[in-house]
Amino acid sequence: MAILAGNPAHLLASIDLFSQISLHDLDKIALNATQHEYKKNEYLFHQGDPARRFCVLVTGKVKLTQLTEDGQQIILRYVSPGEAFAVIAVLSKIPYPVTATAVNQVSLLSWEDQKMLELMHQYPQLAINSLSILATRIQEFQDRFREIATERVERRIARALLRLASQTGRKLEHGILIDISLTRQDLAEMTGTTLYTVSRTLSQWEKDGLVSSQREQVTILSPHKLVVLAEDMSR
Amino acid sequence: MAILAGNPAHLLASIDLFSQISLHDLDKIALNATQHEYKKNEYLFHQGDPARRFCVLVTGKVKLTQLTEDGQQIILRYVSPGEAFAVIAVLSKIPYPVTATAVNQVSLLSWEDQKMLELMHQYPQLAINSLSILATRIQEFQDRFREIATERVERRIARALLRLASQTGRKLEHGILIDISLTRQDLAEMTGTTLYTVSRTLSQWEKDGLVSSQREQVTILSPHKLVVLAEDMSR
DNA sequence: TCCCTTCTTTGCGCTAGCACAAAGAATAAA
DNA sequence: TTTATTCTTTGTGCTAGCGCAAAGAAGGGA
Repeated sequence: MAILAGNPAHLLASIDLFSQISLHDLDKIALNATQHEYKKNEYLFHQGDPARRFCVLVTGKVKLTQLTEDGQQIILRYVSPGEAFAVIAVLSKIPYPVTATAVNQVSLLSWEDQKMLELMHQYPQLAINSLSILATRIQEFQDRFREIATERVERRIARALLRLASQTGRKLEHGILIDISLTRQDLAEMTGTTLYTVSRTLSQWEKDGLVSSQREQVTILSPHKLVVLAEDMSR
Repeated sequence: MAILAGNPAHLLASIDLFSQISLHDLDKIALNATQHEYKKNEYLFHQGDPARRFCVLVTGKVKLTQLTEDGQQIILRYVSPGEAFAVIAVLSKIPYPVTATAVNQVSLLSWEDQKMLELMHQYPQLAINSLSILATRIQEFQDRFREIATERVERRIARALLRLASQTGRKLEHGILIDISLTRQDLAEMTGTTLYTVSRTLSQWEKDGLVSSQREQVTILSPHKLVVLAEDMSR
C-alpha cells in the first residue's frame, strides 16, 4: 500500500478506462492512485463495507461474490487485469454490494472516491470511458439473466466454462486449461445450480471426452463440442 | 417528432440524469433534444437496429424485451417517466440489444448519439449522472440475477409484483392496482417461468386473499402478506 | 508419515415446475 | 350480433434437477 512511485502513466495507457486520455493527463491521474497487493484468498473488501475506493486490477484475478439473506453465496463475476471494479459503490454512495476476494496474488490501483469524482469532472473522458465499461457490463448481466431465465443447467455450465476459458484460459497442446482454482461449488454459484449437478455434468462430459477435470481444475478438451452444447438450438 | 419549442429546461430539471446541472446549461442541452410520441404497443426500436439515439422517457411506460435465439422472449424491465434508456448502445456503438415497446401512450425526449457525447464532454456532470444511473441499474440486475439463481418461482413472482407496484402502482381503497396491462405471459417473462405457473400461483393467491386478478390486470390486496412471501427466510 | 480438512463423486428418493391439451372467459373485429 | 382472437384456467403426466447421505480422493500441516 504505497503511493505509486516513478511514472506509471504508460501502465494506465493500455487500460480501457484510460483510453483516449493523453499521457500527460494520465500522469496527473496516476499521481492520485494508490497501489495495493493482496495474497491469494485475501479479502479486498466485504459486502456492506463503506465504499471509498475505485479500483483497477493490475495483475491477478479477483472474484466478486454476493451473499443472499439466507446465507447462500453466488459468484457475480471474475475480474481480469485491466478491468475496473467497485465502480458502482463510489458513484452511488452506498456500501459495497459485493465481496471481493483475491483468487491469486493480486495487485491493484485504487483512487479515493471523492478524488475520482474530481478527476472525472476534470477529465470527462474518464467518466465517458467508465460509462461505456458499465454499459458493456449491463449487457453482460442482461445476457446472463436471460440465460439463467431460459436455459437448462447443462447449457449454463457450458457457457460459464467457455466464458472462463476466454478470460483466463491457457492454451495447452491438448486443450484449454482454465487457469484459476475453480471448485464445483464455484461453478454452481456462477450458474445457479448445485455442486452435485455440476459434478455429475462434468463427469458425463469427461466420459464424452469434452473436458478433463481434476480437483479445483477444469481443462476443456473439445471447445467446439462445448460450443455446440452451449448454442445449438436444435437440442 | 418536432424540435422542442419554448423552454423545456424546467422539464429536464426534475430528471435524475440532469441533476446538479444549471438551468442555463439545461437550456442548451434541451436545444439538442427531439421529442417523440408513440401510441400503445408501438415499437420505439427493435433489437438489432443501429443505435443512434439516447432517450429519456417523459410520460407513459416503455417495456424493454429481449428475444432469445430460439424465439423465447424475456422482459428485462419497464421504464418509468424520468428514466433514461438506450444509454447502453449509444456508448458502446453496437446495435440496440433490446426491443422497446410503448406500453401505453408514450412521449420521450431523445438526443442523437454523437451530440450526446459532445454534451457529456462539455458538461461532465451529465456523464457522471449517467454513470450513477447505470451503476444503480447494474445493482438491480445483480439483485435479480441472484434472485433468479437462488429463489423459487413463487417468491420471484411476489417480488416482481411488488416491484411493479412500486413503479406503477395506483393506490385504491382496497389495494394497489398495477396500472399497466400485464398478462400472465408478461409476468412469466419477467420471472423466468411459464404462464401456467404464474396463472396457478395467482389463482392460489386469489384464494388466500392476497391479490385480485382479472384479465391483464393485477391488484395487490395485501401488500404485507406478499412481502412476507417475498422475504421471509423461514419459509 | 499420518491425520485432518476440503473437495468430489455417486446413489437414491422426491418434488417443483414444465409441457401439452383442452376448455372457458373476455375482448375485438366483422 | 356473431365470430375470431387473445388471454386465462386447470387437469394430467413427466422429468430435470435438488437435497441428503455416505464414501472416496487429494492436498496440507504437524
